[in-house]
Amino acid sequence: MMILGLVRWMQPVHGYDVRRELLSWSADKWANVQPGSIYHALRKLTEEGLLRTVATEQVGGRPARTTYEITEKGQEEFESLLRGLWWQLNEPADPFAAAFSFLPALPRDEAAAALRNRANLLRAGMAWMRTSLESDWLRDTKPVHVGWMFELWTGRAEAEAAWCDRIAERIDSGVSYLPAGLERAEGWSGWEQRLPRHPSQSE
Amino acid sequence: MMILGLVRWMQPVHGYDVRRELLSWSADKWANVQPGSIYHALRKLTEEGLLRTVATEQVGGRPARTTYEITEKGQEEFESLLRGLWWQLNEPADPFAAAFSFLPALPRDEAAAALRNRANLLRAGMAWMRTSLESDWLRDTKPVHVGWMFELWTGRAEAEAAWCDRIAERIDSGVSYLPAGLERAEGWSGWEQRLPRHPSQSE
DNA sequence: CGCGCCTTAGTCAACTTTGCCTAATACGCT
DNA sequence: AGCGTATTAGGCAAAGTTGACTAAGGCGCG
Repeated sequence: MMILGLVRWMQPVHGYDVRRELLSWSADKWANVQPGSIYHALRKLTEEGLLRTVATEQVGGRPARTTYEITEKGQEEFESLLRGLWWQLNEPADPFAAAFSFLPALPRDEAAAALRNRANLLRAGMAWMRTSLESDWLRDTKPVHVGWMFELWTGRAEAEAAWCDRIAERIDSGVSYLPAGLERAEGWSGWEQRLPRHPSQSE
Repeated sequence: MMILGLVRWMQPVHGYDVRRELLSWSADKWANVQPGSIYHALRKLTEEGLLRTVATEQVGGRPARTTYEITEKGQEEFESLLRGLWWQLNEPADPFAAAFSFLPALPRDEAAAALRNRANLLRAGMAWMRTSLESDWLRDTKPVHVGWMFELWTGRAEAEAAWCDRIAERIDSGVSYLPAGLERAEGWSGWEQRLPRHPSQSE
């Protein structure tokens, strides 16, 4: 619920403003806030007493827009929420990790190829971020910590790309997936069942 | 919906088995699957024709347990889902990134301290993973790619910890958060409003 | 002027997710 | 044997999330 934080520094705002700001940050990507959830969140926060409605003006025959601002209680809640996120470590759920745990379900050559492809995608993303870091637009209109966030993302991506290449190498080398103790022991028989190579995945 | 994948390699299974397996991987942490959603997912997948119920036995006076297995269609769906996750890049939403974008709302010294604390937490997590990598339990009972996943996580954590220290340094150095173009120009006036330092955050 | 398209605000129903609950049986302990 | 706790299996209502939809006004343009 970082909607609260946005209202805090844009107040007084109405829902549509928040939505535009979020989309301009493309925050639907890296935060988990889709435009549809904004209004629900605003109403929810209001009835919890963290926000308060300031006015409800009607401009033309358009839908009436209600303007919100933060309450004292909302301030406190925001502080504690923000501090929680800064001081505690809560790693996000990574869908690729879930997929990777099914590694034995893919043919070895496809897995290696996909990992190398992933490394390329990551490096492409890094290159894109580096060029925007040098663009005037970002330097002149965005606070510097936006660039710092890009640095974090490129750093992580670099580490991950290196890992992809390393793992792809290992898979190509033909090492067994089985635990070290039991090279061909019992219990893992039907496990390495794999899918047929998919023909159209050449890219 | 990686429930499907689990059913695929554990079949035939009933819901509770899936749940235990997920919890034993502590997959509620790094995948987005809480125990409560399993049964709903199983029913949903069944009515989509991706799973089929095999039997519904009753052991004692306990709730009847229904056993599922995957259908042909489910196989195909799983393949395409899995391939999508392997070949495409979809970075997960990171709650810390959201919090970091509110950097100017924290006093400088607290922000720097929190970042250094975060670096420590990350390094502690890395140390823990490294010791489990060397433990016999993991080496002897888990497939090797579980260890590979740990390597990915430690790699990312290392990159992030280094970033935290670097940024903490910059914040301490007192650089301005404002865009490079307009050191004290218009429009950013009330922006750097900050919270009071929280006393109990000494740790 | 007429017409199509975009922007503005916000609603809505469908779909998911979630934590908590039930209820019976097994198990360990004194 | 008696009793408290853990395990087994799954249900459920509340809460959250989502993308698609509405509907009016403005704007460009031939």
